[in-house]
Amino acid sequence: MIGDTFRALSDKTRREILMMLRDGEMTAGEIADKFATRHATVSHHLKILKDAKLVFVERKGQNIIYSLNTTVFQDIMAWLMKFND
Amino acid sequence: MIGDTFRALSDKTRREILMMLRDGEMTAGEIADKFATRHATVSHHLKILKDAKLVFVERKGQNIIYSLNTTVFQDIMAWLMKFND
DNA sequence: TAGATATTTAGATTTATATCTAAATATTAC
DNA sequence: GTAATATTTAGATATAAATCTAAATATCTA
Repeated sequence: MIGDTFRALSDKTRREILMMLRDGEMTAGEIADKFATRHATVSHHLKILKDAKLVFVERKGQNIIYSLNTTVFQDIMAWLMKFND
Repeated sequence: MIGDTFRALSDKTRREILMMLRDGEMTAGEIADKFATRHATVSHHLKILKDAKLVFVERKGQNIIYSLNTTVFQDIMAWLMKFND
């Protein structure tokens, strides 16, 4: 749902995570280390990004790797296009 | 702030209001009549859209007229573009 | 100016979100 | 199998958002 996407993007921490992932995939730990909040809190943000399909998730050994899924960005763009007639 | 824009767009009622305004300006009352919630509640949503600069507001006699401001959509598009490389 | 209409604001309540601590799960290495 | 590391989940609490009712403000008309 597009509402979930906008809700996911409304949080600053989550937008920063997405920005980081532009430079390539990262583990949950690497992402969490960039923020002052607890790992559990960042994990919660990652779940919201995952549910909104804004990121791909994959386990690699002990780590869980996050990477960008850009297809949803295109869905939003399509929605926004409706307004720039 | 882009976060305010995304937060404004995360609500279904507010997205529906914006959709309606694509067909032309409307008074607060006309907008509110389209929803099952109270006028006061819709007024609250209109304030959020106004604060996020997604709509223009102007009084015309007894009525207050809302219309789309598409410039902010372009700001979001620019932000999203960062992800489609 | 008084009454009617249109809209917003204030204050209360309910629901959702962000964060924390503690515990659970999964994987690796010994 | 036990310990160590990485990550998530569960449960609690605090903050924010959506909604309602009631009251306030602004404009128009008689």
